[in-house]
Amino acid sequence: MVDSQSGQGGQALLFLTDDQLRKGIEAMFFAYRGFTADPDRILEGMAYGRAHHRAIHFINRSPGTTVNNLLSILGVTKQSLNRVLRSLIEDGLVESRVGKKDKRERHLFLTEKGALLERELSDAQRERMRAAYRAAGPDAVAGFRHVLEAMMDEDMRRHYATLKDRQV
Amino acid sequence: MVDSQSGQGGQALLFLTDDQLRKGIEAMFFAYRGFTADPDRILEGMAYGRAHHRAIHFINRSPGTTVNNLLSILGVTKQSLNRVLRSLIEDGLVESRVGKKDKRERHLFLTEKGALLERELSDAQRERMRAAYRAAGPDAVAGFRHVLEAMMDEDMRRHYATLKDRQV
DNA sequence: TTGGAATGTCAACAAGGCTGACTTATCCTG
DNA sequence: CAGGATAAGTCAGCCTTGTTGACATTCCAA
Repeated sequence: MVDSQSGQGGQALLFLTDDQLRKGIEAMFFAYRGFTADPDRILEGMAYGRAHHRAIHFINRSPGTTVNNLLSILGVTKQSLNRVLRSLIEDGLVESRVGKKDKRERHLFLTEKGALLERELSDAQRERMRAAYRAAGPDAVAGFRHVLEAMMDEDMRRHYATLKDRQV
Repeated sequence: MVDSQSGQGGQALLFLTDDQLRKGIEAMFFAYRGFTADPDRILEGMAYGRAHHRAIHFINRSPGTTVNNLLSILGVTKQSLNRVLRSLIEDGLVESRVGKKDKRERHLFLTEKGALLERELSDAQRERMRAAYRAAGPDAVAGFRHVLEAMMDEDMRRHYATLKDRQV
């Protein structure tokens, strides 16, 4: 627990008060709703949901990724992912190729049709992000990213860093 | 679409490139997992979930709030909220009092038992937030909040602002 | 050649969203 | 004061997305 009186920091630590932290928590909650709202709207009525969006996003980011790798990025069970993947493959949005080196592995790729939906979803999500970035300015954006990175679990930070600097 | 060559901003708009936006999107995704991880862990095996946490949080923030108000903050249907609220009331974590002015309304309060759980959950969540804030520093935190606020839907921003400056 | 890893699949279940229809109680307005 | 609007609660049924557990197949590697 932290309050504004205690500690050796005094004024300098005011940003760590419970009240400040609570505002951050509520900001995360409300902002995440906005963050997912646009793709959700596009997907509703398409028989797809947020889980499909996530799979499509990360397959696009890492074409040829294996099911196991995707599993650890998404943090769900293989049964859960499989259900989503199956419908995407059946509908021709994702292609699953047997591994050349290790034939047990399946490598996942977006088809043209899949890439088209990916584009639609990410355009919508980026548009909101862009508006927020523009409104807040470059210094705020740097801080935003810095706090988010510090909030991640170690595993997720690893995945994030691996993806971070890879151009698509 | 934005790339680093176009527009009249040149270097100054580098933070608005698709690549930068994509990093922000992935940061939100991975960070939100961390954000919810600790309360989720506490709740698992308690017959409660994230929905209960949210209800408890906002009842604590606005003691005496009505069901309708909570509904609009949480953005779910009354049937969905009712299921959660019912179990919390049955288990003695939340008290529902008939309105004095308007007897149709129910005013919601945490009981001692409810406040205890709220404390446990928010302590855990604040702890992670505090570590992230401390690691990132006050300027980053200001930027973090600024970007999140800009990312919210109008309705949510209104709710956020209403709660923002109220001390508990 | 056998153990274990990677994948896929079946079944069953739960949380937490949703819609639609309906009741009850209360309030407000014409 | 009658009738419509509002707040809340409830029932039934559906969907998505998560979970476990069990099991088959394939195939690499020690």
